[in-house]
Amino acid sequence: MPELPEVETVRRGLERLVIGLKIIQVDFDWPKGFQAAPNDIEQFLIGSRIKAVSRRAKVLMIDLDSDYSLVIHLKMTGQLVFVGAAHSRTLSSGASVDTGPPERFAGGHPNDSLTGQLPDKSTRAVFEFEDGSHLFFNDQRKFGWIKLLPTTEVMNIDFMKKVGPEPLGADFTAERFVERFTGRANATIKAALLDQSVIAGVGNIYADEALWGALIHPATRVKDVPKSKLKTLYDELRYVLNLSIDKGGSTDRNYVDAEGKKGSYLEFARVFRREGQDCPRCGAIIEKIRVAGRGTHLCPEEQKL
DNA sequence: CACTTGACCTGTCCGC
DNA sequence: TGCGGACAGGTCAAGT
Repeated sequence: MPELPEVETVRRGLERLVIGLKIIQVDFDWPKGFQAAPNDIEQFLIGSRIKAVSRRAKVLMIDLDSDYSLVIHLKMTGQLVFVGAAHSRTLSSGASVDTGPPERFAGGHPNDSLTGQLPDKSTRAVFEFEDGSHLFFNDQRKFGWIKLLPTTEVMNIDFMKKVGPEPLGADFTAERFVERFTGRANATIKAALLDQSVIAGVGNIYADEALWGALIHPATRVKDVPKSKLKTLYDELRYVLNLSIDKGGSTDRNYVDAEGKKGSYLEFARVFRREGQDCPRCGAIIEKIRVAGRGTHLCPEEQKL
């Protein structure tokens, strides 16, 4: 999925595009992907206006003036793409280009007749606004979800109760970062970084990139990483997350922002998806191995166990 | 509890 | 060109 920088990029786009818009209709066909009591949809979603868009870890929250919120997780292949009523209806990146709208969403959507447009066969939900614009929730693999909840309940869902601190938070110091690994001595450092209850928002791309920056082999046990190296890892992690936000995130295959645009971080990536290429620091050939059940990229000369 | 593995899905790519 | 298997950015539940 979208990791922290991608979700943050989507959040910023939505904040610019949908605040104040009034929802007049919602259409969805994947019950697991859209969880809401039927009465809540009629009472608290339809007719409400969007008040704010926030993010916690990799979860987006769209707050409504009905005091309900849409809580959204994009997981691996989710997209939230806004298509305005007045301007071009073409997705600028060409992402999600597909075979045209499925039957279930047929019925006069303004994009229906155009190619490379939404809805497409990955579309799981469509929100329609009063001004004729639309927000599409697309998710090829159907891992993602949207929940409609009272705003006061959002922080009570299981994920929110256990998720760790935001790595880019103003009060998140190197010391706090080091403390977060307490009790995880026997886990590999990569598994610990990916564990959302340790640190929020880190996924496979930025774990590999940060570990390369800190010269740590991803399979190193936490107890074998010196505190000084953990502090370096803290710096490297914040560096790659900030850089990626600056570049609009990473697009490997599916990810696009709220306007359908790809992110360019992978042009700047040092190891992720660069197996077989030269390490930009030492020239050794980047390897791809498996750690914590995930594809893992590293420099075999500089990141040793 | 800490830690690992399989499951959830669809699509694509790679080797035979 | 077809087919099986591995793999893909995330998280849970269930296992050891």
